[in-house]
Amino acid sequence: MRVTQEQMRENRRRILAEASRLFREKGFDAVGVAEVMKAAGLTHGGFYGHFASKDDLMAHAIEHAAAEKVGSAGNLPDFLDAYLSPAHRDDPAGGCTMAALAADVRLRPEAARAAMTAGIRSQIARMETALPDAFAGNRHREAIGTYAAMLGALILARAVDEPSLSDEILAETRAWMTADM
Amino acid sequence: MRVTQEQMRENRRRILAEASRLFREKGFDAVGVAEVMKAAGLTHGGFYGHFASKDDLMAHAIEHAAAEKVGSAGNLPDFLDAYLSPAHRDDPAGGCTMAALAADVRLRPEAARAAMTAGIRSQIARMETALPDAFAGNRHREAIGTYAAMLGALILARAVDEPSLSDEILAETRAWMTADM
DNA sequence: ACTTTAATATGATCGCTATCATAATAGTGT
DNA sequence: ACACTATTATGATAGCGATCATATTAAAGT
Repeated sequence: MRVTQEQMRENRRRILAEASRLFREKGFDAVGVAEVMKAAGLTHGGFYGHFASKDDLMAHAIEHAAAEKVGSAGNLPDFLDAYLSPAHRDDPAGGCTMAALAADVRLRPEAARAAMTAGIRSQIARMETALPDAFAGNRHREAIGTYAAMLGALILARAVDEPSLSDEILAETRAWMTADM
Repeated sequence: MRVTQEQMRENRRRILAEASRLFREKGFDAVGVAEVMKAAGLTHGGFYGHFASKDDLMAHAIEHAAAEKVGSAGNLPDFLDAYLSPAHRDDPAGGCTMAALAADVRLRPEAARAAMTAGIRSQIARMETALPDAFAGNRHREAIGTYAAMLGALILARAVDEPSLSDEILAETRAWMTADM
């Protein structure tokens, strides 16, 4: 059955939103096209009217996720607290796209990697502007280092099995970062 | 056909070595049991004489990889240089197991996560002992923060598509880490 | 209103992979 | 030597997922 052009755009938006959420939660491979479409309230066959392939969907889902996360920021210390919180660790589906998918995207085709690259670049830029004025000369370096440490700590905390060690990784990394700020 | 007990142990060792290498290179999902066995010079059917399942193999492969990487260390600056080098970035198959698989292991069953947790714990401990004496009071914190930053930078550098940005992430993170050491 | 066209639904196909049953073969112990 | 047993090889099965052909339905345009 046919739907309004507006409805179709809305459908596409929902496909992207659900795909982005599911990919972050379960990884690219564990989520099938059928599951994404079902989550969006559609059947699997219609998928190829919206996207050329699952690879194509990955790229657009990354782009979509990176684009919608522009709000937050605020000041840097609060951002770090939230990013390195147990709540964020326990919610990959609603959390940072890069932390959830950056390692995986290494194994994906060009388009997905390009979308991820753009997202990483803009995230670094956002961090640069959020840095306090104390980092006059080396904002760029500070932004990259800080970002790498945040992301690494979150990935480690999510990989680890023992809650106490996981909490420790988050808390110690957080404290380490302000030790010399 | 039957083989010597020693030959069998050797076969198992080769299965683990090849699995570890292939998993790091292509990720768990992209590597099938048949491919691992073929790489080890055996046929796919014999696999279940060595391991209970592919999940079982993952756990043992992680353990195997973490155990064999005990050598290196040396002093910390050299280790950081090597870890954050383009050569290491471009060789996931021969490189750090955690950087290659930590993000993926979040989605795997207990056994694999437990093996990864042990590996991470021992890596942190090794970093603690490698730290210069200057970090008397807070070796633990410094080790965790440093490790998170290393790992995060390597994952980002591998995710990114543009060589210049990738190189930059490695080099800037490396410089950032000694800025206050 | 009526035709055309575009979006979704249904169902099938194809290939891949983990797993396992069975056969074949050669160590191991007596 | 011989029986026994353990390891590997061969081949089959079952299920899953991406993709696509076709049908259906309703929006768009006249």
